[in-house]
Amino acid sequence: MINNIVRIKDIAKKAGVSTGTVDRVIHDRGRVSKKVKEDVLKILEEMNYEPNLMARALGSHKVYLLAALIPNPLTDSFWEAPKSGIEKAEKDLKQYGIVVKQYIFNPYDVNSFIEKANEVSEDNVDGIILSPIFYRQSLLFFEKWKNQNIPFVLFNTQIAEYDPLSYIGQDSFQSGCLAGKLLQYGLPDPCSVLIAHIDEEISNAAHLITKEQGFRNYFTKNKLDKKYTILRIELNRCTQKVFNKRLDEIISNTPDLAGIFVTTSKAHVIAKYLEDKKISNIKIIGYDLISENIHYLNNGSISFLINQNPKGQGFWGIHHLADYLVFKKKVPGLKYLPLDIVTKENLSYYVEEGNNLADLNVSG
Amino acid sequence: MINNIVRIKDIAKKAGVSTGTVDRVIHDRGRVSKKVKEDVLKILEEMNYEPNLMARALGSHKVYLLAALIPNPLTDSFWEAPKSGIEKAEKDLKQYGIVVKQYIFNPYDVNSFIEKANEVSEDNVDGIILSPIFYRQSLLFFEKWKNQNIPFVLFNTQIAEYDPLSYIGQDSFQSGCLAGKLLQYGLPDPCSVLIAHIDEEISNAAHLITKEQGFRNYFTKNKLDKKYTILRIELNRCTQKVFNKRLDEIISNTPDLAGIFVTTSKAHVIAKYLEDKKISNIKIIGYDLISENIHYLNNGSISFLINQNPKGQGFWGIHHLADYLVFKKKVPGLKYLPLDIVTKENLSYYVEEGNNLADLNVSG
DNA sequence: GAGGAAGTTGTGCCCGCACACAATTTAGTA
DNA sequence: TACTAAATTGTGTGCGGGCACAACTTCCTC
Repeated sequence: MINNIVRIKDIAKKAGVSTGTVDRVIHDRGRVSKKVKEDVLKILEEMNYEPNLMARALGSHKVYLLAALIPNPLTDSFWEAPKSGIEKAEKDLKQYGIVVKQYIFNPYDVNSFIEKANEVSEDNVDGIILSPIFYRQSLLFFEKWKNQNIPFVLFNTQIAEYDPLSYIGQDSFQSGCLAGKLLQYGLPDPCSVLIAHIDEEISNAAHLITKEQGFRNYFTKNKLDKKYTILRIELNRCTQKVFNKRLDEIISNTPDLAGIFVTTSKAHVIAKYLEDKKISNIKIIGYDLISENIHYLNNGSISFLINQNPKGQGFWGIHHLADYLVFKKKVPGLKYLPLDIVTKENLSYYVEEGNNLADLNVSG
Repeated sequence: MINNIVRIKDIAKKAGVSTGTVDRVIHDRGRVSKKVKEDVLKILEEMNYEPNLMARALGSHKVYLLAALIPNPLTDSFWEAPKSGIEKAEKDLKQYGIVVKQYIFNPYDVNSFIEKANEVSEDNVDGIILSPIFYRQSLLFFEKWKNQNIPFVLFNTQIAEYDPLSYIGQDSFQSGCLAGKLLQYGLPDPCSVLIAHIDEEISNAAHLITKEQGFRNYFTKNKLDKKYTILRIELNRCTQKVFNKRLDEIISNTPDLAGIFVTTSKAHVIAKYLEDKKISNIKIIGYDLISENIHYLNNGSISFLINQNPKGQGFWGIHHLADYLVFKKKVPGLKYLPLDIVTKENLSYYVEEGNNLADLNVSG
């Protein structure tokens, strides 16, 4: 009770028992008579005891091995950010006994995912973070981990079944609305806008649809659907040739096309196309601060990028696992990260190396 | 060295001395022979020893009393946010012995500031955080604190003299550029835009000028200065009547006025004016997520608000002091917080109560 | 009523570090 | 050489909590 901090010792003294007994009550380890337990519990409540996390961590050198089952950043640079967020969190939590082992799979190869997920299951880890980009295969492992009683956290891709410890990511619908706002705000006059789904991972389908719905919702809700024509195109996994051809069609058929909303991180592909064709009067909104996109953001081809804070996703995922395992705190089942609007003029705050480690949110 | 963590004991063993000696070297407490000191220092380096902060904090009961010298939030709700950021940080750091005492002054009364600052000086605190909104008076105290060897951190308002431990705030120039971008992006056609300085604190003058420069810079740099006419108005500390009259003039003299950039948190005053006059074709960009502004952001009168992350300023200020005093870490002398672009569609991530505590950045 | 099992409760040590104090070595002087 | 002061180095304790183990109570059984 020195300095207003209540210790186990203080509780013990007040309850007229030993610290060991209080300890047993706190951890519900049994071997305490019902009456004493109730008393202690009451006093614990009254004095609102908060364990000293430092002392707790100091005493036990239990090592918590966490598995990070993530796609290979070399195949898609988007995955660099979650990886570095995970590494940042690992560094933070190292002194609490957190060790993270990475299991990198090829996002274009289901078998690679299965193989790595199997490794995870065998390695007897204490917790798992993953982006379940393969829906059906993920479910099998969720079942397994649930039975093994291993907590797992999802990021970037949400799968509600087999309730994970938590999901960390963005609200796709809302991000679609936001994209609608940003595009429409820059296009006050009646015109056509295009929703472009450009992806190499089939698994994102649901995401992209939700974004599209949010986007359309913005226009209908604000009674703008008569002023603007909304077109859509899917350019998933197609060759450069097909890609160009299909865009050529759209462009020539839609003389009043003034804006394109790219629902994935591939806005740079559209930007490049427009640049090659010397078209400069079409605005682009896209996602993700990958270097290709940043290039076109800086030269003005892309107006805004919505940042999904992928680094934060990895960072928070690990933190949630640590909160659950080490600190026995309650973990929010759902954490939507802010939808950051990034443009050339505020880009540096979101990417600046060395400091972007600092651009993660602190959990309350 | 268990689990890759190097302890003093490991260093001692390797150096063939006792832990006490290593401890003396680490803290440079003297009473160690030159040769041994060098040896230990080298081994410390080699094994790159990192002290266990928890164990360190656990042992010493030292209480660090920090002073928060901040304006009264009741006079201007902008100051609520830094205050709550400070309180959040205090809560986080309580277990490391950090206690924050608040000294609330009236931002419209220099004497109130001086009085409170004097109290701070007398209370023998270990560190100070303040927003030095009174330039000249602040300097006197900086001098004093410097002599007393009390570290102080500035937020929101930057004063470079007497180098503080650190400054935390935003880059005013850059935020002006950003405002320029946001306004111009929504106004593709030639028109007039107005820079409005509306303030009740004289002390902000430098800030506002810098913002204006940034704003103008956006237009000149992008060669848009022929397309747009930029007007300016100062409406500092004027009555409602004068306010209306001066705006009436501008509006009637400038039929093509299409956008207003309010350099302070008073965008809501303009929004209200336009609403009263039933003018709906003028876009507004402003600062700060105070409730009055949020109201007009939600009803569409204000297009965007730039968030200076005032909560983060308080939060980081205290954290910097703790890093310096408790953890003996190096503290960056300058920390610009991100310029968040906030609109109706992503507002919730930046204000949502209970969660906005989570919207602070984590220091690397 | 002795003996023992089961149910309770208390004690002591460790975690890594800081710091006070004890112990040892070295240097200096008579 | 003997003895002391100074310089250097080692040891022990406590911080708050976790956990193993010791110690103490009950309560039952023969």
